[in-house]
Amino acid sequence: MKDNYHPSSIEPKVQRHWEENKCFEVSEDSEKEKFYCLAMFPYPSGRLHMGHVRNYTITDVIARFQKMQGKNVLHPMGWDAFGLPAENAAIKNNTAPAKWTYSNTEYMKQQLKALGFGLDWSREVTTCKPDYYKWEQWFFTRLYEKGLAYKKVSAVNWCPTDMTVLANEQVIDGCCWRCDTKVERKEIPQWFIKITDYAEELLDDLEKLPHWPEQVVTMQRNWIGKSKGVELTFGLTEEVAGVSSFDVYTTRPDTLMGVTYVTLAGEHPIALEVAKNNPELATFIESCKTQSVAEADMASMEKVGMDTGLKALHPITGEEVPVWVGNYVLMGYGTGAVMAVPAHDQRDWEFARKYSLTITQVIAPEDDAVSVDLEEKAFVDKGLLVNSGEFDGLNFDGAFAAISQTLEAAGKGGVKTQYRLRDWGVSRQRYWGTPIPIFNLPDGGEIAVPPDRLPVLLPEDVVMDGIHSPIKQDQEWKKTEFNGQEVERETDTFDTFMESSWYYARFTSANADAMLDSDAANYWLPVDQYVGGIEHAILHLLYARFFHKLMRDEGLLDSDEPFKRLLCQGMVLADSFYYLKNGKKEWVAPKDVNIEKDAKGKTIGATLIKTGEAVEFGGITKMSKSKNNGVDPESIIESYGADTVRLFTMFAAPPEQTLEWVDSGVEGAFRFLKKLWKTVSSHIKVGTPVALDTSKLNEKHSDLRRKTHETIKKVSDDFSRRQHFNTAIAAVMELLNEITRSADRGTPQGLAVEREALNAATLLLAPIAPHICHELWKELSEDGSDILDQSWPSHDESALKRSNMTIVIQVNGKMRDKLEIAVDTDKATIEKLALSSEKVQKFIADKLIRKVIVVPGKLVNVVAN
RNA sequence: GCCCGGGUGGUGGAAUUGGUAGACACAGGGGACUUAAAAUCCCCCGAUAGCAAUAUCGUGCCGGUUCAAGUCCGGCCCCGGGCACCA
Repeated sequence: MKDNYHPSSIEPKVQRHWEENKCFEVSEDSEKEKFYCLAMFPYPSGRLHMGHVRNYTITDVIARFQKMQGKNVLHPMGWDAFGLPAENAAIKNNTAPAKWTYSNTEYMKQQLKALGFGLDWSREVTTCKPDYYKWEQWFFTRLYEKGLAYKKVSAVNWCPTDMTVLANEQVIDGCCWRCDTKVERKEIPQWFIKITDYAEELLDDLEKLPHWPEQVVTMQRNWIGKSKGVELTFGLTEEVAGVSSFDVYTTRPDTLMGVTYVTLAGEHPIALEVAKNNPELATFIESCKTQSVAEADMASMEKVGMDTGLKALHPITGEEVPVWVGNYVLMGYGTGAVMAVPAHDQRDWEFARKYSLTITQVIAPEDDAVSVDLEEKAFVDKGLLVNSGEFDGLNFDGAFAAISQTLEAAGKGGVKTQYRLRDWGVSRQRYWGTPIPIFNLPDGGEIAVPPDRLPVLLPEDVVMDGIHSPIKQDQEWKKTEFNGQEVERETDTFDTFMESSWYYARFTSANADAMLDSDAANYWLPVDQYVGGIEHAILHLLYARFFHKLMRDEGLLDSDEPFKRLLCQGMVLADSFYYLKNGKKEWVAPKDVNIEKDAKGKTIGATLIKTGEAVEFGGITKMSKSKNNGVDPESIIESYGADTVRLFTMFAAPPEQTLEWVDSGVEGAFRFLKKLWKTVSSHIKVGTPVALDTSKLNEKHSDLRRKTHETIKKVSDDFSRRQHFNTAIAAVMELLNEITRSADRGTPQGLAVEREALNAATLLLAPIAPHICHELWKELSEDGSDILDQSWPSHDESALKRSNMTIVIQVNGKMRDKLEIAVDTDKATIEKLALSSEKVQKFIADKLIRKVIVVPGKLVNVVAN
């Protein structure tokens, strides 16, 4: 064994050993308990970034830990290969999206291997390949047959210059990112999947996910947004567009008597009809179109409106209220009309103040201490009804019941449960995605592409013009026939969330000539541990849960939920620096910056290494190209090895928190591995130890042995229950410190105790730093066994026993003394010892003892005044 | 704007069920070894006062509950994630 640690010579060797022996290729084995460990698969953007490294290190550590628990562990990897960036990169590099994507996957695969991740590459899935998207197309046609997929008109961002649809990301300050033209909202027919049919189940089944982070469950619950309210009908004083009434929905029917106007969406049929003879209104409706379709923009934009001149009839009083059109009401959500109660809704209040509309208070606070000032703001709390005629004095629940009953009796409404969740629009007007498997008929109808005509292949050898989708431009590609009839292929492609909604299931039967092999799927699913970024807390995870239920109902698998346990990892951040050039920030890479510190180690400034020029600190921010503060994993692996990178990423923070990349911290991780290597190599040189005999240990031996078993206990709990790997690593560091401090190599039992400690440290660290531990184990194991085949160590309860313990003595909650006492000391004696402590006496001398609280094994608190 | 998180030394973090605030590291300071440097090893390291023992203060801010609050409750400030076509 070499004296010093050289990762560059051991890591490739160990990786080759794993690859040649197919150590991570697994198959279904009913004899063994399975464990499916999955990381969110990467978008192949070119090179791995630190976020990927962190994500896959976490799953690799968990997968290797579970393998040591004796489980049959599936840990696969693939590529979320369709998406917008490929189109942009292809244009920039004058290539085709497919070519760019495939070369990226190849490069990133080598990077993943260099990091030593134990992945089953025989199951690699690439979503842009026909053998994957064929089944997605097939599945969509099944949904179509079942009536779960349908077409409807829906809004998109439209650039009138480029005559193309833009993604939200491509709209910068309301303008096209290419030509800066003001973007419009345009209604076009698109495909939707009925996720709302599953809203109730998606909500209820959140109960079945006790091992998901509470915050994700809450976010999903709020996103689905089940509400109990009342749908009611307002009549019109005259018939418009063939109707004499319209519906609204409210969750606050108790405020119904405070309605002073109603607001329609610009696209509402009534509004459009009025606009025909009202040019001013038509102009207003037209102006509503030049606004973003993003909800965040909708919520923060200025609310504007215009009176239509129409009057609506209040469903209970019959009173006339004005009908307005507002830019904040959308036709696509709900009924496209809302009732306004400015006294009790802040948005309505602001709107009413702006346009001098009536504000009528109908709710009064139940608590007299609460004051209402409608000159200042709306009163939005629930309370008791006033100015509401027969309903006066009722509280929220009473009013809800009474008003909904009155409406129902009059045939003007009733209680309705509603969801905030909207159906999933899956059409994209872009090229690099799965073609939607539909034949459009000349007369306007459509036919789902039959199974024998699947897949609808996406041509890969294309030229991008920078604006339009090549398949939309290619008249030949569109043309085809069906049953002797000329039809057109659909040129829209699927939302890429479609691919990422079922890849986890495809991994169970990646090479099957069917969407899934049900036996394999039912063996491996659900995923036992899923790990990915918190940014996917709602959309991806909700769509995947939905798809799982759709696949279940198609008879492809048995379970109800795809992911049993979820871990959301935080982002990777780094320092950022810039200097001003012509008033613009020029970001410089942290590695090019020299940081100046004062005598206490506090940062006082920074300069550019090359020129000595002063640079400004731009804060600790997410690693990104724009801030030029990304750290390339590859260069760190070259300098320190994969084990150091893995160790540092797991040590710097618990997985769900943000991680700050600090080069000196990496240095520290490397130092620890060097120290571990040196300790083992010098230990091995002393010779093979005798068998451990616990009856022959002196106090020093027992202390180290206790530390060993305490560490095993703590690390096991950190790995399995807590999933906090940083404290697990800290515990192993403490153990190694203890070994180097107190090892006794001069006696046979001393050496045996040290061997036990080093064996434990190596096994406990094996999931995190697998290469070095592979090598160390070859030396420590005596039989030359592979550490991959080793079981996770278990602690010896008898080794943990102590005869003494320290208890803390407080006076009025402040620590004043510590006592070393025998563990079996009784409560009365502890109390007596505490009170007789000199330091305690000093603080209670002139005081009266009111109470003495004894917490067994921990502390005594003397309450005196 | 709405929903969900977070805020602890010079820095990353620890304190797991309300019970010793700062484990383990990084940075910094001092020392040993060395012709020297690197590497390694040892010691110190929240603030203030003090030679020291020690005392007081201290977990974003304000208030509350409790024998005891980083942890629980109420109100605020700041930072981050998501908001349905970025993935």
